[in-house]
Amino acid sequence: MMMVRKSKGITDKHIKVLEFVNEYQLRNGRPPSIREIGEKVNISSTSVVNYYLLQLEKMGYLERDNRVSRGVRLTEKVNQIVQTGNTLHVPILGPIAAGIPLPELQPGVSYTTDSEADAIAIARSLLPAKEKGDGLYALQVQGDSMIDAMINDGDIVVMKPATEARNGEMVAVWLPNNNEATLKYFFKEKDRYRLQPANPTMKPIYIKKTEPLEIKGKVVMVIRRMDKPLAA
Amino acid sequence: MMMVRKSKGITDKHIKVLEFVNEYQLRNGRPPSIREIGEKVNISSTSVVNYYLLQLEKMGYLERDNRVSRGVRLTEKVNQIVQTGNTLHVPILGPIAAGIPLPELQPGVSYTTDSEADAIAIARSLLPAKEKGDGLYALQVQGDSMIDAMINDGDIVVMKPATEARNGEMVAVWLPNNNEATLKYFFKEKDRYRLQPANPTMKPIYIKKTEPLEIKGKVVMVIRRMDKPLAA
DNA sequence: ATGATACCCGAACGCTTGTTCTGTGTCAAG
DNA sequence: CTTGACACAGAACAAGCGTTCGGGTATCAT
Repeated sequence: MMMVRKSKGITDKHIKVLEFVNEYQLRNGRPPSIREIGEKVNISSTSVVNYYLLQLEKMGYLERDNRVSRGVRLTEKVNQIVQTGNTLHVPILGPIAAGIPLPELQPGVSYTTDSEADAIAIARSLLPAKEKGDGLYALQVQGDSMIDAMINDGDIVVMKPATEARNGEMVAVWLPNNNEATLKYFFKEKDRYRLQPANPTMKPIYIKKTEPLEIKGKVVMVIRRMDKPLAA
Repeated sequence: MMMVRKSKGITDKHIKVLEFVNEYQLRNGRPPSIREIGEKVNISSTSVVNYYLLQLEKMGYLERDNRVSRGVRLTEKVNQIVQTGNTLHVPILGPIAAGIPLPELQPGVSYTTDSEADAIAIARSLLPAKEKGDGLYALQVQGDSMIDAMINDGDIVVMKPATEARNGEMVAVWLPNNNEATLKYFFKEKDRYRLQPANPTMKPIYIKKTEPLEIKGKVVMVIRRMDKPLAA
């Protein structure tokens, strides 16, 4: 019986509305009408849909153009709740360098960057195959410590959370014994792991299976922007 | 007097319509109404707008949902005429490797890939600063010849057409004397050019100003997708 | 009990919008 | 000159759509 009172904030219904608007927009290239929203969110009256839209507008999740058909527009803020558009917003969680530990991320909640400032947009079609993009995150490389992975200072590494890897996948690993983070191709051999640099002219390093090795994620993509000219 | 007869194909008016629909969609997140189109394209009758929309639909530039307000949707094909959306479609013109010459591109026409198959989508916000993205093109690296630029086999290099460069910019150059294409940071010195590899552990090569050196473009971005695992 | 608040319905009104029909002028081919 | 394709205007109609208003039912603090 009793519906749980959600006091102020956002309710399931609000999210349902946002999700549907987003989904409809994605599929049809235009926002839904009020009646279309009501139908899918199970609200039989247009006034109630309007009621929710007003609230969502006040909360900043959408903008409306008055007395214009389909005048609903999701704002950036919605990306904190559902992913919108053809572009994926991947949060940049922090730097990555040899000497500093890789960021831990709690399994469930991963997106929701407080400010959308530290995120990059990636076209969905640019992602490998059917990478749904859930939980992807990005790190910005600091310093030259990843040159053996053909990755430069300033490059952005897009990662997928993982604690295991298959042979040949590039992973971010933390080596507690060396106190070092590194990006390498991962191979499991007889009694050791082989960590192969992307640069074919460089030699692999070997880790015995008895030694600790923590896989923190798989590398999905590397992006290098040539914003500013090289100094020297 | 006489309007030039455009026989079959697309007329200026058609393009005006497509451009406006695209622009409106970009700005408002929804397609324009028929009357809004007419207003901006200088057509005073809704039936005439409808007339053009029918033609554009037949030509495959847009799809319509009948008796649905703002039921106009631009198709991929429109990207051959105007760039749409938050994503930029950059055509992949071909491979790049040390031994093969860089593709020549005629100044005006650069986009319009016949099939949209060989193009990648890049979020506009991912591009450096106010790079408008006009005339950008991409090349796919073949082989290991660009490792000194920290660029791998299979990487995608996004380029901007250019024949000159400022110091510190990474450019694609063709060295006729060596019959070689290469990606290097460009520096003009007293009586020579210094071509500096991105990999800081590698040494530059020098080209006397008397020797030929053709700058083919500036490197805007490098993208590496980790689609499939490494074989070895 | 009482009022406040949140959530919801249905209907009516009027503007917005897509659709359709009739008509006009131009231009090229027959 | 006639014919027909083409580009366009204008008006009228019906359906789509946002807005508004009057009413209803729970839940909760007072």
